[in-house]
Amino acid sequence: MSSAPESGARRPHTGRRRNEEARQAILDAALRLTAAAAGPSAGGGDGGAVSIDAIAREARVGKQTIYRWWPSKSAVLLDALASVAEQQIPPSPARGSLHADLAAFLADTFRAARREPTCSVLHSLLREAAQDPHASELLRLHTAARRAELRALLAGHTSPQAPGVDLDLLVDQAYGFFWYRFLLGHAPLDDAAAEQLARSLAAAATANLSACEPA
Amino acid sequence: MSSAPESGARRPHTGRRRNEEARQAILDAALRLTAAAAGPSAGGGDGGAVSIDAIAREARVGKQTIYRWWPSKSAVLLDALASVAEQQIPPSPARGSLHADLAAFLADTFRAARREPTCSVLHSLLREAAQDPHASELLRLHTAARRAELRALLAGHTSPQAPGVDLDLLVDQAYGFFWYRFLLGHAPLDDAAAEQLARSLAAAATANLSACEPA
Amino acid sequence: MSSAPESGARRPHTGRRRNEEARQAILDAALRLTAAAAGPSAGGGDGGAVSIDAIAREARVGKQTIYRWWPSKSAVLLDALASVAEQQIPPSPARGSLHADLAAFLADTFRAARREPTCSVLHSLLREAAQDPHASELLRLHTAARRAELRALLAGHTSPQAPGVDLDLLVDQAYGFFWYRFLLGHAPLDDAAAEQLARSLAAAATANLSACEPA
Amino acid sequence: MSSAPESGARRPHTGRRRNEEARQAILDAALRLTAAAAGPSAGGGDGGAVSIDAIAREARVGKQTIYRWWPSKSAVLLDALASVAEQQIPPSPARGSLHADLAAFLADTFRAARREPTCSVLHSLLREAAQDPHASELLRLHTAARRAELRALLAGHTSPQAPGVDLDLLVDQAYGFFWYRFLLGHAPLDDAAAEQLARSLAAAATANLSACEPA
DNA sequence: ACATAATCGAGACGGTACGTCAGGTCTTTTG
DNA sequence: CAAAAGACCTGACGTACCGTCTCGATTATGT
Repeated sequence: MSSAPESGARRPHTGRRRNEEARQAILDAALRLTAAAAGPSAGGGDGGAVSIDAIAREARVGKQTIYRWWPSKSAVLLDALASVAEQQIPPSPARGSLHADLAAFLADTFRAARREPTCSVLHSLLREAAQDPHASELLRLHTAARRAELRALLAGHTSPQAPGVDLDLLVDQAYGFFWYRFLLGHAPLDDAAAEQLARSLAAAATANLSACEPA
Repeated sequence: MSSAPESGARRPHTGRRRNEEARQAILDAALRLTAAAAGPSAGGGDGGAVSIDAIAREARVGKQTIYRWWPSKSAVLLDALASVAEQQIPPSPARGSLHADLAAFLADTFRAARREPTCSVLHSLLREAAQDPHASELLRLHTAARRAELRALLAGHTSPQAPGVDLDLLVDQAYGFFWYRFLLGHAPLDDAAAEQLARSLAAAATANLSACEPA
Repeated sequence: MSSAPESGARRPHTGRRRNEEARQAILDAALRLTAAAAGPSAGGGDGGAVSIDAIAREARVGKQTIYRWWPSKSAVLLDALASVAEQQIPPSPARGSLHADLAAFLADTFRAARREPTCSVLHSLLREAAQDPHASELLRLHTAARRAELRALLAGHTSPQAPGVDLDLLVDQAYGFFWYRFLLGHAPLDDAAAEQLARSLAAAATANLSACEPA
Repeated sequence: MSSAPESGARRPHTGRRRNEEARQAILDAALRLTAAAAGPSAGGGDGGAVSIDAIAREARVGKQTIYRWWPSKSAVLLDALASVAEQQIPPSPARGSLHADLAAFLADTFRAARREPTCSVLHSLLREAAQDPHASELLRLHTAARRAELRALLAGHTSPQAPGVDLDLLVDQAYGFFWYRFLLGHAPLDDAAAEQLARSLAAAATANLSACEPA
């Protein structure tokens, strides 16, 4: 219809553009429904999984508009989580003893997981991840950044290439502990737990590179 | 119609008894289908959740016969898992250093989770647990025994009521690590990992009761 | 083995005898449930078919006790109906004009069908008959007696072997009319209807043997 | 989100239209299954009621597609019957003596009921009507047209407002007779029966308005 | 008295069908 | 074109009955 604005580029775009309102409405609806489903009962969620139909209805949007932009339900939830998470990037300044930095980092993480709607969305996401390996992959990618952050924190405090130290092991201990308690809810994820876990991990890290290697 | 039996005495049992063959057939079918669904793709599973219909079909059993005896799909899977697990009770004699005992225990646990059909059923179970809080509760109950075992092992090696030691924290670190890697599959759960984790936990346990308590 | 008491007859009887209480309880329960299901809404019934399970439960009786004595649900209902009907045998003395006798017979029949629990059971029975050809056969047998009665009444009033008269046709007109209105309920089955039908049939019967046969 | 279209104006229609092929496939499948179930045994039907599941399977259609458009199984059958019936509208020209017109009308009706698949569908429909009052209502509506036709035929031949004539009674006699024999199958519904019934009804109609009113 | 035999209430069994719900795809109309 | 609406097929869900098959307990008869 008009002169191509760029050189050899493809026809830049024809037809109606993506409706940003719709995108936001979908993510909002996903958050709202997830929160409504998981929220009321404090730590558990009632298992009433959020359905695509419900999201479409709630967002006043056609189902196809969802499937056009996201490959699966999990992707929508993950996106919704991301849109929430990016508002609360913990600074993690990291300056102090290993134990102190660790405690700060963990307390931050735990605190975020206690806030709504993060908590609900996290639960829903886990639900999806358990079902759908694709969702699991997405979740893995999404948490990779935080894992790397923790790993860097640990690396900055341990002597470089200490023989017996396996940073990934420590990271998995930390995040494993977190997810385990988060999922089961049998014990709190409060600041005291963060402090204790930090102390334990710090002990392991220091012990590993010095004494506890008898053989 | 007849002489009233007795005051509060319950009728001992009337009617046809439970068919043990059907019970086994159902559990077997559950295992078989779970393994078939999750097995082919090595560590992931294809998400094709096992349905009650499929179990009934595979076991040549009426659906009602399943619903009569188990309240949910998760309960069936859990039972199936138990029926597998009880054949491979690790002795865990526990005689040696904390580090050695811990390593043995963890290696046992990791090994069991690598075997089929345990691995598949565990994945399916986790899937269910993430969806259904009731399933989650069942799973919690079922794993409580193993947790208690590990806790006892730790308790036997640490000085009684050491001030800074929180056994539950250590247990959650161990099992958190285990489930985290099991679920995500981003790193192996082999004997080396068990050894490393044991060393780390042992260090944390010993450190806790002596040095790392400055304040 | 022993002296045969009768000629070729089987061993007379050994073992526990049939429990008359149970039999009555079953028939009563059938009536009660049928009435409860069909009764509340005046002429229709709500379609909640009576189940064997329900009858057994209501009668405090094992299902097998029903199946031991009746081949099908319809047979039970038919028996229940019979047990009700035999208390209200209309004498049908038959002495008067064809029209008068017919009107009395039809009024009797209609009246019985209006009474509970006969009405409800009749509806349930019809339901069964429509579904199950076996039930249909049973119902046919059961109504044969009444049909024969009506046929005899007609035969007693028409000249023997009148050329153009088909008694079966008249009987089917009468009972067809009855069942049609009973089933559809679009028009009443009251005494006036009986009177009118009697007049119509009488006219047809008399006309047939005299005038209306032109060709 | 957008300009409200209009006050009370209905949105004309958006979204995918009803698939006419599916509709036909469902009706055809219903006819085919009904015929297969009721046909082989000549006049009875074997009672193997047609199930919604079977129709959906046979029509290669989701069950929901049936439930979306019809409220009940009976409605489907009724629709199927209607689609068959409308191909064979008997003209019923009606010119001649009462007896002749009546005989023609009845013979037409009887003949239609002997043809497949009408016969089978009619049986199935009756089955449903006996069970489900809703189906009964549908059937009543559906047969109302034919009843009205017969009534008009009768009205055209009797003196207007003859004192003793009740047209509805005659109509019910005719259709009662028809359904009674159709359902029970104890006697034929052939042309001879139509002729005899016509003669009988004609006699009743004429007798009613002149002589047979003694009192 | 004791074996034999048939009944009883109870209830588990393999099945079929029900009516609903969700998933993911396809098809129209409107902007 | 995209978006909203919504029909489509698939398949699992949990429930209701069906008619059959055990169970232990209870009666009656025949020896």
